[in-house]
Amino acid sequence: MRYSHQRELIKEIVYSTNSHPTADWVYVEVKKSAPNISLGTVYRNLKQLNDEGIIRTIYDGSIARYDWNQDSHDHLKCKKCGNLIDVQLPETDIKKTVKKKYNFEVDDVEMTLIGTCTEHT
Amino acid sequence: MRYSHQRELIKEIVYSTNSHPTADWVYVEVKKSAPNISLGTVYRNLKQLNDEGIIRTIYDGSIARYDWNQDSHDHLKCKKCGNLIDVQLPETDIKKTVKKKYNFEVDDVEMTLIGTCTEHT
DNA sequence: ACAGTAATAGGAATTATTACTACTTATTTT
DNA sequence: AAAATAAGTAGTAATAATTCCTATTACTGT
Repeated sequence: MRYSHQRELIKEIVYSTNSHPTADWVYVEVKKSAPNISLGTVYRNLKQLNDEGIIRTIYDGSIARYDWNQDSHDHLKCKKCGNLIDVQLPETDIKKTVKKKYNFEVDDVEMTLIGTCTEHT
Repeated sequence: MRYSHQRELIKEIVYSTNSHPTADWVYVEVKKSAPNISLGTVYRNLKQLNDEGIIRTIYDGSIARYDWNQDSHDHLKCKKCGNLIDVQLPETDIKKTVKKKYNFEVDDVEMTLIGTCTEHT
């Protein structure tokens, strides 16, 4: 993957927020500093950054969001406001359990906890 | 929600498989017994069945799949074949932990374990 | 400087899903 | 059981998110 100015901007934008932005939001943001950038470029670069392990893709219902946080962590999703909040939950030994019980080799655990955040109780 | 023949067929189809079918697959299947059914009807009824708690909607990446299994359970997703497998993992007390640590009221836990199934190791 | 190749802009195409509308059917009321 | 009413349907158009395509541009190695 060779250097590209556009990709650098996109990466910086994803790294600048905790809001788990969508491709479209990134597109709007990046246009501020690169007005001619195209949405296709945003998608392509987000995918590349994901493949390189520089960002992470998470699915919020049926839409893709991007997360710079590479530490293994989970997400709380508030039903009222839709916000996704990062949380660090104690490691239960899911991988081992699943390996033993189902002989399935787990690489990655995706967990979303759906409920109501403090603001909206 | 009043009775409809189409909805009944759709429900039976979802209940007949463990494959977590997509709307499109259900559409293809249901057309065998109701050739003029429209895709919109399939979507509308899947949503209604979901809202009534008769089936469950799960998101596999960006596409919706439907699951008759109402017991709280998780999914293994094989990277190679894409299959989703139901698993029953020991209840860790995530809800309580999250309530204490983040004051967030959890209703539902969605967990997908990504890895490689027995067939594709 | 030049050839080779990766990346881009811009727009078209695809996919999944929802919305709209005139018609049909299940249920309720009489 | 016929009429009234309201939910459901087929068929199609519309939308939203994402991917694909193509001609052009911009790095990189020689």
